[in-house]
Amino acid sequence: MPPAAPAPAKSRPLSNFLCFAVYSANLAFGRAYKPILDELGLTYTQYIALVALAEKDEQTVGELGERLFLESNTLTPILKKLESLGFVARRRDPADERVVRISLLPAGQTLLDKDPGAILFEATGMGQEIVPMQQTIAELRDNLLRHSRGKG
Amino acid sequence: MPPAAPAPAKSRPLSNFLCFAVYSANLAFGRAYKPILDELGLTYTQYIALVALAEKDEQTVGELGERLFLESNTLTPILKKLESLGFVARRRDPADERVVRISLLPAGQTLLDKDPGAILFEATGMGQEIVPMQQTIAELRDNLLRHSRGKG
DNA sequence: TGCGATTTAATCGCATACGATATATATCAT
DNA sequence: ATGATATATATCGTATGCGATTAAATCGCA
Repeated sequence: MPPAAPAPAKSRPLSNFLCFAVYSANLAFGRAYKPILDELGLTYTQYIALVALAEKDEQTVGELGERLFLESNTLTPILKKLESLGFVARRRDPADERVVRISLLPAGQTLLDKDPGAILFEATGMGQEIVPMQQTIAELRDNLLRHSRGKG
Repeated sequence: MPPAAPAPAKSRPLSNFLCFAVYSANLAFGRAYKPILDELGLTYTQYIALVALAEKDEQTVGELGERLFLESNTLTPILKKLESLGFVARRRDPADERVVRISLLPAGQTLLDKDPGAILFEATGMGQEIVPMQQTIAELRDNLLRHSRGKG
């Protein structure tokens, strides 16, 4: 038998990339939320920002960014949109005019009280595993960010 | 003691949203890959597309989209960019001129053979848990997409 | 055979992410 | 007090995602 041409070394498949699992799961969540949020006139990121705003009143853009792992370049347009929709109020802090503080308006709190994402619990198919899964993925995130900070 | 004003019902915190864990972990992966991919002149999505292209030769845009959970509106500009960088070739299928087939060029295979993402294994801090984690997150993704397909 | 329906990519518009920069305000050192 | 420095937010340009539409090619079926 003639020597076979060297098979092109198969590189690592997508299924072995944790980053791709996370990437594609994120796309999947966005699509699952889409019909729910369309009803409410919100995008996925806008909704997540509202959830973060409910955790503490009168957060600054910077504080909100720490919660969401985003910066003002991304948040400012989103917060302006949420303001125009009547879900939040933005105002300069009189004690430090550099700072903008965001407050959740009643319409925003009302929307969150309905917990529109809850109906996706079943769609995850994860049952009670959902809690440890959140924790493990959050840990992964924190590990990666710590690594990046180290070299940043 | 006068009756306390009803405490505003705390809505579900960000830490209990699996979607936020996934969302933020995805951002974290992008940031961890950034310095590595900057060296190679690639973006995160371009890199993932290359990995997917290595799995099968001469894939169509549609096939690649099924692997990546993306469509031609997102892929076409990315593939054109990878072509301009010399990592892939794009050509119409002579047997069906609607179809565009993508082939990985030697420069692309060489890049993948170096597995530039491998040095992030340690940064995940997940040790051998990384394999079951990939599987669980992929399962989550598939469950969510099945749900969305059901109502799409 | 021919023509409407289907399929595949590509294009367009909008909303994120994010690096780089700009702007306004506050702080600090003298 | 004042100028240099630092900080907080906003703006700008580029690269995704994605719904909607378009353009080209193929298919199906009378």
